[in-house]
Amino acid sequence: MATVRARDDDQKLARKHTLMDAGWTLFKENDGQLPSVAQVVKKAGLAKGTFYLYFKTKEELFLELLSDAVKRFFDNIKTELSAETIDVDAVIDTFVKHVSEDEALIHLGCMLSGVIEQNTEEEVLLKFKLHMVQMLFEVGAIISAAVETAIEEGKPYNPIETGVAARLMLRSYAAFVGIAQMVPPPNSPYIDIPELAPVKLDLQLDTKAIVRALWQDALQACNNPE
Amino acid sequence: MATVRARDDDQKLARKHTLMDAGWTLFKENDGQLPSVAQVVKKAGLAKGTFYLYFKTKEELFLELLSDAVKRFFDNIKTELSAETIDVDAVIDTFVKHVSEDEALIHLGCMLSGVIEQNTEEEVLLKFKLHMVQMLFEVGAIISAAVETAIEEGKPYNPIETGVAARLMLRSYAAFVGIAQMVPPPNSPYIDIPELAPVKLDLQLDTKAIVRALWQDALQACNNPE
Amino acid sequence: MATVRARDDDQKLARKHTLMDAGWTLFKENDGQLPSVAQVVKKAGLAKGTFYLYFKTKEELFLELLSDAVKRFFDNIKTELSAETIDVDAVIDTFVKHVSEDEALIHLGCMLSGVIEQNTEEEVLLKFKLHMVQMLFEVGAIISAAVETAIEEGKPYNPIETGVAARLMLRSYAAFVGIAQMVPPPNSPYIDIPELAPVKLDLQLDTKAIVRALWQDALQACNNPE
Amino acid sequence: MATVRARDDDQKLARKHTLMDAGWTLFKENDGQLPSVAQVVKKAGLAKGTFYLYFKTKEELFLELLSDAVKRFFDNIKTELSAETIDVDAVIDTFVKHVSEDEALIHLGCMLSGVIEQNTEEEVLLKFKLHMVQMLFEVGAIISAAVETAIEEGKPYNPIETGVAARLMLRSYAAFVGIAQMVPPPNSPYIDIPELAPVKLDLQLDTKAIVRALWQDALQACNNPE
DNA sequence: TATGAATGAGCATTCATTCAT
DNA sequence: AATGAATGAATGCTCATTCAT
Repeated sequence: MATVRARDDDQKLARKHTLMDAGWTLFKENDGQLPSVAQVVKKAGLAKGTFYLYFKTKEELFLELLSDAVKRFFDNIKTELSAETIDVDAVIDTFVKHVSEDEALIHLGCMLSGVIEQNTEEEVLLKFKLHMVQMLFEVGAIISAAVETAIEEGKPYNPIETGVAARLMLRSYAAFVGIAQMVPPPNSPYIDIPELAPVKLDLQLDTKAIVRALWQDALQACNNPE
Repeated sequence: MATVRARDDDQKLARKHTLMDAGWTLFKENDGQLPSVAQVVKKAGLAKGTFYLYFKTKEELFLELLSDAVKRFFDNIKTELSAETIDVDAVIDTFVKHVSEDEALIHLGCMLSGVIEQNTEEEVLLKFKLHMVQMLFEVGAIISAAVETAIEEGKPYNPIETGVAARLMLRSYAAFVGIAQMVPPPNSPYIDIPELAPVKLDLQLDTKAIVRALWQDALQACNNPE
Repeated sequence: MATVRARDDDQKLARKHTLMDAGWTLFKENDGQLPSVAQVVKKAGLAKGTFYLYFKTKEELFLELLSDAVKRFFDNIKTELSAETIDVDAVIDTFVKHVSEDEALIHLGCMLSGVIEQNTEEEVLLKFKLHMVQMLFEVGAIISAAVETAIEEGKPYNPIETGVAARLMLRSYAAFVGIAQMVPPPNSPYIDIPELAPVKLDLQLDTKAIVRALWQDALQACNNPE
Repeated sequence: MATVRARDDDQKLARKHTLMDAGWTLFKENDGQLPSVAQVVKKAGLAKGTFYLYFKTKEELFLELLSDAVKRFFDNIKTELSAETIDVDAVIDTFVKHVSEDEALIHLGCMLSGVIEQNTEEEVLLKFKLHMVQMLFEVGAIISAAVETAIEEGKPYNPIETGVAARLMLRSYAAFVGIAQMVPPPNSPYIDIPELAPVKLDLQLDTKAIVRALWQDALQACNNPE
């Protein structure tokens, strides 16, 4: 059953992604439980030992998955915000727009403190966290500068510091994670119960509502910043 | 080692609570992982078999625990909101006030869709969900009425329907859950890393910020409701 | 495949011994390697989980096996030495007599520091060691007294203190362990090679030679004690 | 990362010794467990495959290590005994002198029958054993001749045949192995327990006691050889 | 010669659940 | 109602060895 060996770094990265893809697919199918290593390697068509050539523990794979997705998420936001003059709705729409693509990812984020952190080397985890801080500040800086420009152009905004913007970003993210968890999965048997309908959250709609309130509160001239 | 038998319903309920208390204590100690049945019964001073006299699965105990805590949470809010004329800050303060007591509970809530739902009878789960809807609407009705009164007294609020208030409540709860997950546990080794400090969330502070923005947005006359 | 449950302490002890017997048999067959838990429970006709009802780790079973055998060994010696007036040959013969029954056991003793200690709770291990010390001193005391008597009866011995006798006992045991390891196992393919014959040790003969030298050295009047 | 290739026999031997040194160092650190091939090659700075270019199995490396050390041990003894007129104490001191340098080696010796023999080709093993016999007889011959000389010089010794001397040597070695196994390793948590102190063996002291008794018994005129 | 990715059987241990007493 | 011994599938992980390059 011998697989072709991954010799150069590109091939090794590809192999790593084979495992990550398998893990990701199973995680989505499993609906919120980390699959076992046995499941992952079976799906990937590799041997158990091979898994541990690429990851020190099972949890490390999922941290890496989360890390990649978080990065992708912020990268998208950065790219889009850089391009245009700021506008509350621009921030909100950009933010929410990338939500639907990463829905399941959020469920991984929810396991970070619970399951993933329990079995990941501190060093790896710290790197992830520092990277996240950095991304938050980068986005924060972009927003801060864009708000400045908007004010000069006559928009009725409060100026906003980088750090405050970063924290606002994090709060938006947290709210989003909270919503995501309450959205019933597509295969839920409860999805069609009429009594449950009035409080069935919609990921896009409800995230948008919170995020808008949050940013208007911070940017609009008539409010006092916290 | 035979424990005295629980004969009437009161005694049976008491026994059930012995198990729930043990489970709850262990869950808080465990920091985010459901304890094993063996641990629970050991702490409760009962035998393994006894557990299954009172709960059909391990997860059912924790669902019941969650159910109780959610109920307690909303009851507290209801009691307090009924007592006074509404005021944005009253809602917010009441909401956040009960947050710190139930922090660990939130982590249970976070496992609902992931772990608990996977191994609980549909019927039991549905009952829980319907109960939650009902509580949300009760709180929503109270708020709706209180806002009406406030408007009559001259406060510059928008009127708010019961259903909208319920949904707002749910969004606040979701935001809170999201924040709670990102707050590092007290024994986290990352708690003192200076680079991480700027984005270390504070459960009370950051929840308050989101919740305030949310309710002001909804209540204040100068805003358009979503 | 449900086995009858062990309800009272006698039955539980019996079950424990079922596992120990299985482990012991396999250890002898394996020739010097601890069998796996899977092997043990298969031989015992029990389920894997049952093993851990009776032992905290695999190594604990083998420590207990060693402990029992060591106890049996010293008990035999004690019984026999108490009965008769001492005589160098009595000690030696008694010592060596119980050797052949416990040969394989010695191989267990050889793993004590290497394998067994690595995965046994300190407390359990300490208890074993203290017990061993106690047994050594008990035998030492008996020998010391018997030598006294022998001297009074006119035998040309040096008197010997309890502690010295205990240490002598331990040295004899150590020498025996050393010999036991060099004796080829009965199924060894080297057993019949003529070139190897001159140095093929014989457990009884060679142990006896060392032990006799040791005790004569200590007891005989013409020698100076170390 | 390709290491320079070993082309001639000297280089190949050097490479082999790189591996053996790494294995030896790790074995001493490991305290009684054979290190894994992965550990060995990492320490040696070579690749896994390279290991199997020089050894057919992992155990073969350790057999070779044992073989070398035993050879060194006997060589030292031979050299020293050849140089001087025999004297019981000379034998003993020489023997014990080389003990402390090779303590860890003994633990390897202890694994010979257990672990190493299980996974080594018969041929290799036989070669080792024959070599050992040869060394024993060489030392035996030297001792036999030296005793002869000593008797001529008037020392009150029994003459001793080569074969008997060889066997005596082997018994001494066995006793030494037995003692070595009972000496607690330097990092043992039991080393300081006062109740254990009276029977804490000392490698040099206790080996010496046994070995002295053994040789005096054989050499001294007043004893009957076995 | 040298490499190191791939293998997969093997291992100790856990744990929710059952059921005879 | 209460017990707790028994179960056995499942899990994360290790490691000696192979072999294509």
